Amino acid sequence: MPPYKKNDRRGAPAARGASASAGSRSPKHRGYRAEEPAAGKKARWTDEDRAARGRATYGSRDESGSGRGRGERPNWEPRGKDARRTEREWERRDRAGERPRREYDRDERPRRDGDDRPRRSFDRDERPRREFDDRPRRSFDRDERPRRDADDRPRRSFDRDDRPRRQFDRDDRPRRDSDDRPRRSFDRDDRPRRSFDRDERPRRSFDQDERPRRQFDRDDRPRRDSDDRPRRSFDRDERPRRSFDQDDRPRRQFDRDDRPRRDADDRPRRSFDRDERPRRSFDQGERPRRDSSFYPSRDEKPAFTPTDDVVLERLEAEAIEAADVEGVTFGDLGLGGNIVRALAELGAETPFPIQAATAPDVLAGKDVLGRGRTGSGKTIAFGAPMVERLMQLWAESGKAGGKRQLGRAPRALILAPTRELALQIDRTVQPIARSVGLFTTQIYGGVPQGRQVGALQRGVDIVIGTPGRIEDLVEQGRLDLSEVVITVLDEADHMCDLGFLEPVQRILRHTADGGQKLLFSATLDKGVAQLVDEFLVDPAVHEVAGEDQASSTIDHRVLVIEHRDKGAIIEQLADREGKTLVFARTRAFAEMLADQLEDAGIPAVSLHGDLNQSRRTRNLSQLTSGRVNVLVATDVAARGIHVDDIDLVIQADAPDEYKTYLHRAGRTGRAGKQGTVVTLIPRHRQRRMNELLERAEIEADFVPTAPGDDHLLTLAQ
DNA sequence: AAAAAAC
Repeated sequence: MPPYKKNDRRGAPAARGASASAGSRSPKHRGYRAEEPAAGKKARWTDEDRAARGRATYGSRDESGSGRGRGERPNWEPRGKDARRTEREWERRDRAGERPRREYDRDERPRRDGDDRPRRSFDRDERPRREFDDRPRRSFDRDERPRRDADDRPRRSFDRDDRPRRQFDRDDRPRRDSDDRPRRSFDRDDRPRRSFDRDERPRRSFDQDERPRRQFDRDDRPRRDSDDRPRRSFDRDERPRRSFDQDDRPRRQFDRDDRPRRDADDRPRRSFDRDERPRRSFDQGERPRRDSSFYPSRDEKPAFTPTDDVVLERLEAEAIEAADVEGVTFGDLGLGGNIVRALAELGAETPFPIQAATAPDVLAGKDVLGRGRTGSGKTIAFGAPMVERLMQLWAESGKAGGKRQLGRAPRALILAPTRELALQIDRTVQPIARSVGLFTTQIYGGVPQGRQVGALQRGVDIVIGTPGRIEDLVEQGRLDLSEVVITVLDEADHMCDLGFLEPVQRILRHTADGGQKLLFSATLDKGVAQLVDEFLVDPAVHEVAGEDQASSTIDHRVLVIEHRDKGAIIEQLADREGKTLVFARTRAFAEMLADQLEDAGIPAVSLHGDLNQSRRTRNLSQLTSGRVNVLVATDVAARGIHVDDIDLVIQADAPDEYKTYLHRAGRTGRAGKQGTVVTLIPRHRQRRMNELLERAEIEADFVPTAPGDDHLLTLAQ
């Protein structure tokens, strides 16, 4: 454990002003040596020092209050292979019961030797049970890791993975999903690839354009939209589709017969209310109980006007079709020359359907709900028109444009569920904003806030970030959202999940009254009703016709296995040339799997919330750059993350929700390329898996599998 | 139950 020696280089406690015991001198006087007694030799760390430093270093969530602020990573952190190796070593110990707290990046963890950290009594040394130490990693056998959890360590989470069965219990509860999850969601990635490769430049991302058409090809899907919907309308002028606001322009065009109700009837699927979704019909058949928890309105919201309810229940979108966009340019949509050029540099020469559909309404200042499957260009769909709209508002206000006024408050905000996604969005939006002289900045946690605050003080126009840090800075008085007139919620349905909804609501309440709201997601559904009710006015709802699984380039396979074979099977599947993304349900299991793969000679890195931000970023970039071909992640990587050429997604643990399945699967099969999704399940989970697939409208073969089976080799190819 | 998201 290299960290030990290196820690010694970090300076004496007193010198760092971290010691409370010294109390003899000002922390500011670094060189001041009042008490010579201890000066003879290098000052030693006291438990308090270490504890304080540990907290500061990790920025762990548990020890709030102290050590906040610095949190910069030590520069002695191992790199590359060594880092991975070191990481695994520490991880092994952690599993043996010694780990201080969950931060996986052991690099920063001050050694956890028992000495330093008094608290975790478990110091492995004493721990009897550590027996595991010997076989920590084989993790697969959940059996072994018994009691240690018991102790205090919450994280030992590992267990859960292994002990699948327990979960089981809940599995049976299929119903809930039904309700919540509406549509087939194609979603997941809305954002074109551009993203993740931070390294490379954002722009190209747009390459999506190149694969835009595919999506469109949905022509095949005759069903819904086409018929009922006026789609062709492309002339936004008349645009029938946005219709959503029935109030305003409902009747017109649509009037045709179908419109009001038709949604429900004709185009079942896209409807946001899953309840009505026809296809899954099976499900509901069986479970009539659909909770309808998502129907805020009718039941528990008296304040709601019937009209609003109608909107939410339908959440029926106007589906635009590929043919509607033919010949349409970004300029036709109302975007200015600079922005059009910036888009071209990003690789977006012509608008994708979702972009063409939402841009006019965004520019018109309307609230918009947009649904488009992975890679359909959602980021540009809200990013480009948002920038154009900001310029227009600025011009209308009569203020001088183009000048960066020191300390001016941001006028636009984009919220994302994960830091990686926020970074990815910024890579696309920043060049567009800069093309017209606007500035963006990222505001997310896990990194020192200094730079972020500095950027805000210099003045930015668009803030892109995650809820936690944004709310934190608002409370600190360092971020003023009162002038935010355009707010975007990416992965909006997810932002309405428990844990996210309230912070998001509080943040939205800080923005300007009456500000424009744009909600996007591949799986946008009624789950957003609460936000729609409180913050949106007569939203226009858009989606792209033909985006169904049948038109997908992803092959789905379910392997029915013995739980004990899970590790071996994953090894065989991941032992391949192409990029492979493995999803695990918990952070611990993800870490364990990466460890196991590495031990098996298959270079692998992990991505989950127990890693510090720099490691998260580094591990993801290792997959992006191709330095490693296997990434084992939790659902932190399920939505939005774009990595080119992932051709195999392995779900080590089946997801509970069909939406999660769709988002995870959407990491592959991008840009029209072929992709394969393999889900491992124990026999008793077949029925539940079937229901989930039905909801997702995915067809997949169930194949009994044991380690060494030929089809594993085929899948790995 | 888990994961994500602030210090």
